[in-house]
This record gives sequence, C-alpha cells and structure tokens, in this order.
Amino acid sequence: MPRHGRGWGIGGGEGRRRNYSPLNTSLLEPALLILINTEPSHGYSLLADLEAFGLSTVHPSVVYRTLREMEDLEWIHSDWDTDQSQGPPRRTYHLIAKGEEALEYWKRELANANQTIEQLLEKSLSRKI
Amino acid sequence: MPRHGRGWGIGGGEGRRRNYSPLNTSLLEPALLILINTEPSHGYSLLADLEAFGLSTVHPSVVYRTLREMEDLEWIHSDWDTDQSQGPPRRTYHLIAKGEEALEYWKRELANANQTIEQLLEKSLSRKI
DNA sequence: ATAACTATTGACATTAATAGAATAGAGTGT
DNA sequence: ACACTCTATTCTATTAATGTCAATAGTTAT
Repeated sequence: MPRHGRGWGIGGGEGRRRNYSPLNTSLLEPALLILINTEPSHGYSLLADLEAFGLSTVHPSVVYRTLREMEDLEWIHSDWDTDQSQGPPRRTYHLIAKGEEALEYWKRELANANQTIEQLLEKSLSRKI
Repeated sequence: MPRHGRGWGIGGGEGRRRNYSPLNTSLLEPALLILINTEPSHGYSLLADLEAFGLSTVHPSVVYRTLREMEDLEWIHSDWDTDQSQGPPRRTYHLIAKGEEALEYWKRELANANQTIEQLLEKSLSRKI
C-alpha cells in the first residue's frame, strides 16, 4: 500500500510523526550550500542548522545522501575531521570552485522562487465573487 | 546512462531545451490551486497562466497529471466544457471543499517557504573571512 | 488535405525521497 | 564490566515524483 501520494502530509496531525513538506525538501540543496559556504561543517551539525531554518522535516539520511552527491559533483569536498570530538569521526565539508558556481545559480533560483511565491500569495487573496 | 541527477539543469545553456527548476515544480500544486480558486479553468489555459508566474519550466503533461491527481483527491472537480470552443472538448476544473482546505495548507507552506528563502538569501551574504 | 493551433491522455524510463536498520566511537552512570 | 545515551554516518528496500515522448483528436484557416 502506498505510504503517501500527492498531498500527503496535509491534514496530518493524526498520528503522524512530523509534517512532511516537499517544498522544504526542494530547499535542502541550496540550504546546504549556503550553510557550508558560510562555514565548513559536517552532516550532523548541518542537521541542526537546517532545523533553525525550519527545514527539520527532511530525513537525516536525505541530508547525508545529498552531501555525498554534491561531493560526487565536485561542488563540495570533505576531509575527515582530525579534532578529537565526541563520537565517531566526521566528515567536514567545504565548498570548492564548482560549488560556488552552483551557489550562484541557486541564489538566482531562490530569488525567483521568492518572487513567484509572493505573486501567488497575493493572487490567492483575490477570489472570484 | 542517467539523463540527469542532482544538479542537472545547472549551467545548462548548452543544447538543452529550457532551464529546468525543481523549485518551480514544487510550486506547481499550490499554483494550480490558487489559479483554479481564482477562476475555474482548464488545463490549457492554466498552462498559460503558469507561464505568467515564471512556472513555464514544468512540462504540460506534468500539469495535466497533477490536475488529475488533485481530482482523485477530491480537491478539485472537473466538468466537460459545453461551450463550443476551438479545439477538442476541455475539462474545466473548479475547487471543492477539500481543495479549499488544501489551499489553506498550501498558503501556510508558501509563507513558511518564503521566510526560509529570505533567511537563506540573507545568510548567503555573510561569508567566512 | 494539410498544416497549425487547441487540448488532453497514456505509457515508460528515470530520479528522488522515506523509513528504518546497521555500524560505531565516546562519555556517563551504576 | 555493563548498559545507556549522544554523536555521526552509511546502507538497503520500498515508494513516490518527474521527465519525456508519443498518441489522440477537434477546429480553423490555407
């Protein structure tokens, strides 16, 4: 049986874990780029940073996978953190050249999306009579 | 071979049809709800309306499919347009009760996303030195 | 009749996301 | 020593979402 389909998460206070949001998921990639660009860091702390942006609805495994894929694309690069920290070793990611290009692309996309959303919200106020 | 993966569409002026945008796609559903709520209409004209919102990057068949899925969810309902118009018969969609709930949900989501995007853009200005 | 525009549907391939378990180190308490 | 918790990352299976293209079809104009 399908776990969800279009529109799942809507109305879902029922017994559901947490409200899913496809829009949030689509913001994950730029959010990670921006966070990593601001300060190189590792998955686990990025997870916490995302929460501050209201992007806590994305599953941790998605975050880690996205990081690895961005590394495959050579947008970011990781080194194992040598600082003795609590817990197992962690990968610290930082932006590299291609990632800066990607970031520029994403900044334009975000600005466009912002504009579109504003237009949509405004339009939503005008109803037919 | 994979046609695309994470980050495809980036830098893609090459020979590609039109710039793809995952963010735009994620705005499709709320955009359709808002447009249909403003005025009942059919797929083909919605296609044109979307363009006005900068959402022309989504493929027409995706728009039609989304409409049918939203009808399955009973967010919208369609009737065959009886007006003699140019071309084949067309389905005119209008919002029904559940669709209004979905619209309210989406309006909150859009407002949240807008806020997140603004925070991200602002953060992107502060770089490490 | 054929081309162009309007309009929608269907099928198939591909990509992405969710969920949850597995693995593992370090620190704390008993 | 033992369990427990927190930190940290990876893997696999399943399901959902998207991209893409072709097919179908009515209407109008040439």
